[in-house]
Amino acid sequence: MLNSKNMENKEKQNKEQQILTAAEQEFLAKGYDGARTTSIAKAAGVTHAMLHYYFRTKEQLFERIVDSKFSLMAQSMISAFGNPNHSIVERIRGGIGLHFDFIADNPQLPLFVINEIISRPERYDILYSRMRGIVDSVYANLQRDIDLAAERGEIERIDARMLFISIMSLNIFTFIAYPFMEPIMGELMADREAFLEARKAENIATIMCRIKAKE
Amino acid sequence: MLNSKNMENKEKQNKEQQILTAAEQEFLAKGYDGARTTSIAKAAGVTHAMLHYYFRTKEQLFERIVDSKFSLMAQSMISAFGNPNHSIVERIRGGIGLHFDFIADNPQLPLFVINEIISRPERYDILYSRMRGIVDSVYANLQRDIDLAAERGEIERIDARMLFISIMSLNIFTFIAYPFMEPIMGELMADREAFLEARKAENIATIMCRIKAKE
DNA sequence: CTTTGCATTAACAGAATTGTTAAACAACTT
DNA sequence: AAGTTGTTTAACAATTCTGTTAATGCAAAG
Repeated sequence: MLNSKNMENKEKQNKEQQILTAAEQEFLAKGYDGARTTSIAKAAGVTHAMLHYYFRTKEQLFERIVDSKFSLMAQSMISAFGNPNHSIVERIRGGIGLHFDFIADNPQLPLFVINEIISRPERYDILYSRMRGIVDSVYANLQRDIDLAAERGEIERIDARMLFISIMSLNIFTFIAYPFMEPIMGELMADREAFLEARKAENIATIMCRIKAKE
Repeated sequence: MLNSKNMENKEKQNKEQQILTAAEQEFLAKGYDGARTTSIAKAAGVTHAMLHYYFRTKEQLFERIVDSKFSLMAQSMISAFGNPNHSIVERIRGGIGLHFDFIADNPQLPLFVINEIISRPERYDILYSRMRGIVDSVYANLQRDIDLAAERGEIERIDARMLFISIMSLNIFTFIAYPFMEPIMGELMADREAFLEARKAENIATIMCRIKAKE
């Protein structure tokens, strides 16, 4: 009896999960307005009534996706602050690499999050207030390390928030603008893997230069 | 009679223009899928039948907007290559500034263009082939100047395309991610004008560092 | 003054899309 | 076997949105 209940739950989780997976694809690729519940259901291999049975409305299904994606995005941003136990230069270099790799694994994520925040800013007020505390403390910690290293003459003194924006810019734009840049970049972007490796190195080099760290 | 014909044309152009202006706002803010022809007509102060009378379909109206916006985007990108008559350092510094100011005047432009290209890549094949020639030659010209200056020891040798991507990243991301960054950046972004000035300076400093130019 | 041609409106039509419901079904319990 | 519970389906309902059409208005030209 436990067995059969489990089976049932697994089956249910399967369908629910299939819908969630299909919804994730559709919403990430087309956004809320462009997504169609019927094509999500079709991609998941269920009738569209099932989608409503499990998730009630398109809105609620979307919220499930959006919440998980926003968490992922926050997580990736935290990773960009690097490991506080390393030296400041290694910390920043490592942070850039971690963040770049994270975005490379989730290339649709930033644009999705940005578009959603722009079209419905209200929803994120709560999320922001939660996130802000974390970011503020990690940032203050980074700023302190930067100031200390600057006093020792190891690096240039710089505003940690500005540095953070620069890192986000360099790492994220590469993926947001990929389809935009690719046709006008010739062979440089022909081999995606090779280009991404070169681009990551370039971003690290650029930020290392900016803080006047020796390579 | 000429007078009255002119009046008529002006009147007509007024309505057409009002629709175009309203459509531009709506499409830039919400994208093709999110935009509603009825709300464009309402914002323009005409019945929605008039919108169809002048532009036939939503698609055709959208194409008018998209074409003009894509031209603007191309123009802004060309401006980032700077003035070839200046020294290489001044050329790049000036190019970044021009491009930044251009985007600051059209902050919704990049995201609109990127979203549109992602959701309908086909349409841009022709536009790309036209643009690619121009970009290629301007890029080759820049690369030559960089190589010459590098041989003279004035700057670091660097791939002009990589440099271009970095400039685009730093300048464009600031505006794409503005609503995303603003809540977690505290006072730094409180005064928009002041922040944009500081950000422009930061982007220039970052690129100048990268090419090892003395400030 | 009537005709001609474009502009304008209101009402309508069609399609797509989201959401609901009632009935059938399947598995398990008693 | 009858009942219970949650799942699934097919058909339907309602709305929203795009696009059309037929009638009306209106100014200029003959």
